[in-house]
Amino acid sequence: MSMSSSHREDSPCSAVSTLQVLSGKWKWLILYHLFEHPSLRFSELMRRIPGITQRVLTKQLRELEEEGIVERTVYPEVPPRVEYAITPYGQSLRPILDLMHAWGLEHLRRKAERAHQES
Amino acid sequence: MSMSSSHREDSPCSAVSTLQVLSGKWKWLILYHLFEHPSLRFSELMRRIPGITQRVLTKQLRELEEEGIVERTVYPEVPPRVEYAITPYGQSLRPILDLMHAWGLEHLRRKAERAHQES
DNA sequence: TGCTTTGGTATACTTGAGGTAACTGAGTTA
DNA sequence: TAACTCAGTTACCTCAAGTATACCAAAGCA
Repeated sequence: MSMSSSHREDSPCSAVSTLQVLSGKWKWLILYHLFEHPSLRFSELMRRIPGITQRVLTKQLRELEEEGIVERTVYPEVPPRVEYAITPYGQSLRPILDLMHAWGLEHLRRKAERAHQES
Repeated sequence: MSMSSSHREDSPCSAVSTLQVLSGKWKWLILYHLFEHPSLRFSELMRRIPGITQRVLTKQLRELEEEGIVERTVYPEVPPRVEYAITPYGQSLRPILDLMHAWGLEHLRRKAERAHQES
């Protein structure tokens, strides 16, 4: 559990594998919404993520599914119903998202401050 | 400090701004090395990051500098010496990198396990 | 005299993630 | 009989990110 020392030995940087798994313009945003709601339909995700297209949403969800981060459930109805949910494994990403969220807020605040001082 | 509740109000997801700042194939890897060493020269970074080219390393460093994450110091010598170091502000990214590192390790372990079961 | 080192810049090329738009199919509704 | 719904698929296009290569200046070395 002693991270600060063991951290640097497993070369070169496993964080990169995290970023590879989560690489994709919308993946963190998708996770963000799935963390809030136990499950969401495809169309609900579309509505909550303005700007994303069907093609891309499908692709990112499939990739997240393949990594075991998101679970896809198809209900054989008409019209079709498909629900997406975070897996327990995907839940383990939450602390990272929380930290990034906090850092992002602070960063935006800082930038606003700098812009304010220039005027 | 109560994150879990306040977290979801500042729409839509500030974590995205974090990822924008750190977008770039090599930035986290650059930070990784700068966290280990108080300062590194340009050529030392090149050597530690196999595969990166001069042009790209320059660009990523400039962007990190512009965001106040990395500090650039030029020594007017010949041959030129330029050193890069993490700023105190950049240090605040370390907890994120550490979490990502831990998650990445676990993810790789998981993948190896899955591959093993298939054989 | 020419070769090497450092920390770049300039120019041209490549690639793939993401965007656009149209289409599908089964059943319910108007 | 047409229109609408949902959850996609297919074919095509764009453009920023990254790559490859050549070039630079000044000093030191051989």
